[in-house]
Amino acid sequence: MDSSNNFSWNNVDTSLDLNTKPLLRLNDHHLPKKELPTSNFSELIRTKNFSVKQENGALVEELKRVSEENRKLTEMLTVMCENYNSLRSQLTDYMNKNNNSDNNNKESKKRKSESSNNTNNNIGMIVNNVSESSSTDEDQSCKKPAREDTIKAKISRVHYKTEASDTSLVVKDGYQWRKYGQKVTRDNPSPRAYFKCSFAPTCPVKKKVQRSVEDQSVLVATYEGEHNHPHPSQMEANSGSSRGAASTLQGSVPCAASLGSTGPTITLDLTKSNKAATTKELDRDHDDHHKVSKPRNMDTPEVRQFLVEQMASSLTKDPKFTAALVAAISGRMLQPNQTDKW
DNA sequence: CGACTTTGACCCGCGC
DNA sequence: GCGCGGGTCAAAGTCG
Repeated sequence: MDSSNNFSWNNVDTSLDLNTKPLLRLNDHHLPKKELPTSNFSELIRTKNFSVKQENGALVEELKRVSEENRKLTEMLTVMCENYNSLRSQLTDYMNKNNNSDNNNKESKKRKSESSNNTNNNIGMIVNNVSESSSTDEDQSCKKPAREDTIKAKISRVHYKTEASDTSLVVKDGYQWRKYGQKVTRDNPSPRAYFKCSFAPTCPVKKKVQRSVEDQSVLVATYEGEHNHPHPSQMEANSGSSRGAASTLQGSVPCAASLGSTGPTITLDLTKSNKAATTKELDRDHDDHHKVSKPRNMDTPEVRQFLVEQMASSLTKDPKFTAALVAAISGRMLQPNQTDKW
């Protein structure tokens, strides 16, 4: 991979460092009244007044803190969006460079692949411009190399991180797929699912999805061929659909955030539509070989704005986040004596 | 009822 | 030639 393209999602600090514990620390007045100095009534009144003033001051202070935290969150979201856009532009540049170099080498590589009948399981596959291959992996064609359509096909591999308990082999990448087969292969106990693009009847793109041997929570999707139609969501956007911006983003934004060091981990999944809890991530390990298939226009302010809104919405919709919030608040309200724990 | 998924059967290439 | 393994087909089942 291009050395300039050293951006990695690993480098993105996605820790929101949120304080899921209730923020209020103004609650000394919640302590049992017996702890108050109540030697006489006037003193009690003075104490009460003082306590109310204290509370007001503390409320203002907390409001400031919350506002500040809100501002930080917004900044972080912005930074993440910028990082993502930066990554995208680098990827686009790299792919454009590849286009040129591959065009130059196309003929020779094709010759080589034909002559060697693809004993090399990768070089022979990298015929198309934006293609990518996985260097050492198992399946990829070495056993079945010589079909012309396969040779000409663009191969790309994308790793999707999912929850380990999620047994489905469904990858939400925005395209419409029709499953036409499933096999258990020898080198991987997990079944491999075969999909065809069903968005356009003539679209030749196929996709294989299989869990990684090393990490069962990682789905490895291998795409073959090039879509001969625009991305479905792009078509929606172009047709002026009100959900256009949202759809354009579907399956595009990898994002994960965790709440503080001691808080619950929350995974933001901007790739999922409704139920599929998959967090898509670009695989960064195998020598930067992996790329997403097609760049889309993500740089418009509307899209970025939507990103921010989507992330905020994901936070509030995430049941874990809600549960943590509810637990924190209820714990605070129901157990006033435990304030010192926070 | 149509679209989609499941799954066993079949096809084909490769190695022995 | 035969067996193995990956890929595909297609009938049956499922679901909305």
